[in-house]
Parts: sequence; C-alpha cells; structure tokens
Amino acid sequence: MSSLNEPRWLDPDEAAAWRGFVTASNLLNRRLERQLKEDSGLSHQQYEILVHLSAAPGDSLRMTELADKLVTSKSGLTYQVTQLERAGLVARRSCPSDVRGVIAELTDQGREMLRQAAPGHVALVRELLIDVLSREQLAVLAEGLGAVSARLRLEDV
Amino acid sequence: MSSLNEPRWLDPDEAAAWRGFVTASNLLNRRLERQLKEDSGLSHQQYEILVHLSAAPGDSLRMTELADKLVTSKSGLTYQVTQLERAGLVARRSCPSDVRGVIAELTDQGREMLRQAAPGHVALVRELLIDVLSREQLAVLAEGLGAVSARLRLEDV
DNA sequence: ACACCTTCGTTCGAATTTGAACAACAGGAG
DNA sequence: CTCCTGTTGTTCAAATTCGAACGAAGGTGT
Repeated sequence: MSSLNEPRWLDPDEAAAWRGFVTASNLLNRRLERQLKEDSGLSHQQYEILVHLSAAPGDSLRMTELADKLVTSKSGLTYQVTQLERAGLVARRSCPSDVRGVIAELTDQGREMLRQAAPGHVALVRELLIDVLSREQLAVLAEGLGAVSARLRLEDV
Repeated sequence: MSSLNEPRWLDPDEAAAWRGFVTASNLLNRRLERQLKEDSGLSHQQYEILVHLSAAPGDSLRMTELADKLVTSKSGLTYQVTQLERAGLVARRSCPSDVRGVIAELTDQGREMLRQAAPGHVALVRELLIDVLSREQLAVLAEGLGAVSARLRLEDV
C-alpha cells in the first residue's frame, strides 16, 4: 500500500540520465554563451534567432512562429528582436495577410554576421558534443529527445 | 582544398541530435519551471539548491561547491541563497576551517519544503522524459551526456 | 616574517527574462 | 452584418542572471 501515496522515485540509472541531461545542458549553454559573446558579440539566443530566420523561406518568420521555434516567451522575443534590429541584423516588416502580424526578416548584415559567427559555433558544438559521442549515441539522442520534444509540444496546445 | 577553411558542418543526423537536445532542454525547463512555481512557489534553480543540499553530508555545502554542482555563477548563487534564506528554507553558517567560507545549510523548513515539492516534480520528470524513453535509450543518454559533462568540466579548470 | 598569487563570497550595474495586462485585429457562428 | 472568442505583438514592473571589481583571507616559496 506504500505505492498508493509514495511516488515512483528515480532509480540510479534514471537519476543518472536526468542529472546528466541537466548538467550537460547547463555546462554547454554556459560554454557556448561565452564563445559566441567573445567571438561575435552575440548571445546564444540572438544567434539562434539568426539561424532560424536564415533557415526559413524568405529569411523571414512571423514573431509567434519564431517564438515557438526558439521555445521562448513572446515578450522575450520582442526584446531580442529589438536588440537585433538596433544592431542592423534583423528588420521588422508588417505582414501582408494579417494587419496584426509582424515579420522579422534577416538583413544582409545579419546574413553576413551569421556567416562569420557560424563556423566557430559549429566547431565548438562539434568539439563538446557531437565528436564526444558515437554515431549510435547520436542517433539514440536524436530519436529519444525528438520524442520528448514532440510529447511536450502536444502537452499544452 | 575546401576543407582547409570550410568548417565541418553538421550532417542531418548530427543536426537532428543537436536541435533535439536544445529544443528538449528548453521545453523541459519551461514546463518544469511552471510546475514548480505553481505547486510550491519555487523556481527550478531554487529547487535544485535544496536537492543538492539535502544530498550532501550534513545537509550543507560551501557556496563555491554548491555553485559548481548547480553549474551557475557565484553571484547568481549568492542571490538565490539570499532568497531562500529569507524564505527560511536555507541558513548561512560560517565555515570553521576557513574564515572566508560560507556554508549554506538546509533548515528543517527547507527539508519539509523539499519533501512536499519533490513528488510532483519527480512525477513530471518521469512523465516528460524518463517514461518516454526506453531503458536502453536512458542508458545511452546517461553515459553519453556523462561523458559530455566530464569533457566540459575538464575544459576550463 | 615577507611578498605574491590564488581563492572566497559579496556587491554593483547592466542586460535579460518572464507573465500579466492590454489594445487591436482575425475568424467563425448565428 | 454582429457578437464572441481566440490570436497577435507590445508594454510594463518585477525577478533573475551575469561578469567585473572588490576586500579579505588562504597558501606557498623564500
């Protein structure tokens, strides 16, 4: 009857996976943040905005769409896009099909900045994560965390 | 000769692993943050402080040690410990062996708060991550991300 | 004992993040 | 057309985060 009120705690393997995930995530973020800031003056978040825009058709996305891809708050995105706009890396356009809509678009300068910042960033991601893992580990990671993400996306429609 | 200056970009599998990691990490953090705040009024960071303290001998740790385990900045920890101290969940003691040292210690109230907050948190971690993955996936994740963390710990001694 | 370099935790200012509130608009049911 | 509900992006205050600078103390070599 202990199982009725007692939660199912994590066994050692499960705890190791969870702690490994949290720790690796924090360490990676800190390291990447530092590298990007030193090399290009960009925060990781700002860099990701440029990446997502450059991957989108027309190098542009609506604010809400972009916020979803980045997994950040709408207000947080408003702030960062304003920063990037001041830096000349991103421009705001109004959406033709929706008067409320705002489209963030990569500028030439933004594309250039990305071209300059990407190599160092990718190299570090490779050094700290990709190249540390085997092909099989990478596949499991991609598939597993893909499922986790999918689950979370559905959760709070 | 293209490989001399051109970085090794991520192939589709590698990119999927990296994006899956970043996305899952962000989504999980957001979700856990919300749950903890609503259920117990704690931030994820504050919760983690209580966890690490309760796992330490004497329910206490020195500030620097704790900051390392949490993977956060010293100043950030100072702030959060102050918050937890105001809430009566943590107390500051001076270190016997080092006049400069400050020891953060879990109070009875802090232990009780953790006892109350842990079940809901663990249940959600289980629902969103642990139970979504197979035993094998968890093992790979633990081992792989453990290696990644170890690598990062050594990097900037 | 002395200088020298490192470590400890805090303080400070600046930057960032968040959720709630908001006004304006979209889209459908009637 | 006319409500009515949901969406969109921004603003706002409050909370949090970080790195640099700091005073104070540890530890080492001479």
